[in-house]
Amino acid sequence: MFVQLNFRSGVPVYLQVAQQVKAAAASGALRPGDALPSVRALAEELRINRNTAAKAYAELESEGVLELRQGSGCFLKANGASPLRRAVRSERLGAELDAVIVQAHHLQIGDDDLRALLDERLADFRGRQRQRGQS
Amino acid sequence: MFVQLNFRSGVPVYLQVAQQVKAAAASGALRPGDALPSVRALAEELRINRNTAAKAYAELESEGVLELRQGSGCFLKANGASPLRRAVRSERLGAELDAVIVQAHHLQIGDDDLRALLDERLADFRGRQRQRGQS
Amino acid sequence: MFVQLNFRSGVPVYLQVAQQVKAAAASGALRPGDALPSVRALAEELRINRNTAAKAYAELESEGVLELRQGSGCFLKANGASPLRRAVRSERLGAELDAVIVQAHHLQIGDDDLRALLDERLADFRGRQRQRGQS
Amino acid sequence: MFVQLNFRSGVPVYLQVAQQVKAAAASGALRPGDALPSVRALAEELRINRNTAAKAYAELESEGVLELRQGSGCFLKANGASPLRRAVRSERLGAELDAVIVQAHHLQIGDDDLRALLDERLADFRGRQRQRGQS
DNA sequence: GTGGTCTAGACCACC
DNA sequence: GTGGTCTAGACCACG
Repeated sequence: MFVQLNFRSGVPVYLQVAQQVKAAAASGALRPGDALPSVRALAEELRINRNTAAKAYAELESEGVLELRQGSGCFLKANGASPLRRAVRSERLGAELDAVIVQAHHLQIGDDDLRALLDERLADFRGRQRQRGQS
Repeated sequence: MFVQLNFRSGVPVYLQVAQQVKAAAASGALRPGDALPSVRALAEELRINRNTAAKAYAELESEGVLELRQGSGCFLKANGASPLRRAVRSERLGAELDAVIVQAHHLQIGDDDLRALLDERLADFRGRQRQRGQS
Repeated sequence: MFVQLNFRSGVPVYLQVAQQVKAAAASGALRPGDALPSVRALAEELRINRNTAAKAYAELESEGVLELRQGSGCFLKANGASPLRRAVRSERLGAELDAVIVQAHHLQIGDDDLRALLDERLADFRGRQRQRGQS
Repeated sequence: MFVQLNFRSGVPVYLQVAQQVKAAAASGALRPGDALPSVRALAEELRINRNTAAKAYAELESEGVLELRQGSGCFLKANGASPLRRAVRSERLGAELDAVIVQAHHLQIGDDDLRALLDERLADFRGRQRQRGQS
């Protein structure tokens, strides 16, 4: 579990944790059924409060990424069909893309360069996935 | 001034404003001496409380990014540093794109759909820009 | 606002507050539209944390007893039709009655005495309501 | 042993058990020297964890209400005080009835319906008692 | 040992 | 001034 926190960014810590656990799950570093660190272990590792770790996991559970079981721990769920309708999912992702576009504007990165950057990062992501799949 | 706010991200609004102004200044999109909207105008434009807009400017002033001159308005200060190199800017944006890619994975949106969504949102953005007659 | 808290009973403080505010509203001591003490004022008066007071009010808002308005305060709602179906409401009340019945058993108070006690307390309640209605 | 638990009240389960045993002892329903179920039996009867049942008994033992004798079981101690007077017991129950009346008001359940609901629940309670062959 | 809840303090956005 | 949220600590129920 590699989670890097930025306490000065203003982004709630529990969301940073949730986001990065999600990334680890997506990249294939974690597989369905795998046990994740317990709330206590995660809190200790990241030096955050147990409640903050618990909130991160609760967030992920509500998104269907993992499952919390009383007394036994925390397990990754299969990336099954999202309960949300496709239009809702697109809209949600679109909102995140808008933020990226604004940032690109501020950083003076043109549309074509942005598209190229996306392609590059997608290739990297798929590459990492394949790598995990072999190990 | 293109500032786009996300009220659900958990990031304080005043920080979102400050961060985007800083990004624009760092990339050279805004240059030393450029005038920024007044607190009042900014609040109206972004539909936020004047207190919040004032707090964003206060944050930027305390960091030496801009200067508030009584009666004449708000101007970007020379920050000494040269604009960020292209590679640095790409890297910053790439980190945000990675987050989007992860989210797309969990929302089960494929690479081509993601690219199409980006194109769509880029078109929307350019359309909004033209409407407002800003660069 | 007369609220009496018992910190040793094990009943969460925020529920005790909610229950007693509800009782005040029901008895007619408070009327629809009336302003209630602000979260801060209530917290100070009862010497509890502001969050605890806020949680009590949030609980009451979710039950439709009062309304919280950003920046202006907290107001009693009309005791309009409950959104719950009648069977649900009966069941909810029945659960509370069961607790009373068990307590009566433990205190060795017979069924008829329990019924008489209910009649007595109902008469008191209606009496208080009429009194408030006149003032 | 009639103990009825409410898992949604927020009152710790071990306290609910302890409080009801104390109420029964205070009213004379349980007498000094009476045997109580073992921790194991109590846990099974109430469908709670043995730890929780043990904690309830530990609480009662620390208050001097009962005595755990290794190997022979659990017995009520003489508490010195005479059983509560009838008026005191009625007053205790009355406070709980008041809460029910308030709840009935908010759930818009009339006095007669409330009385009918009490009769119904009393009948259920007596039925369950007969089934279990206890007093 | 596991996760869940209640109380608390600090900070944010809004009027 | 108002209510809302995030982080924290302590305690509870359960395996």
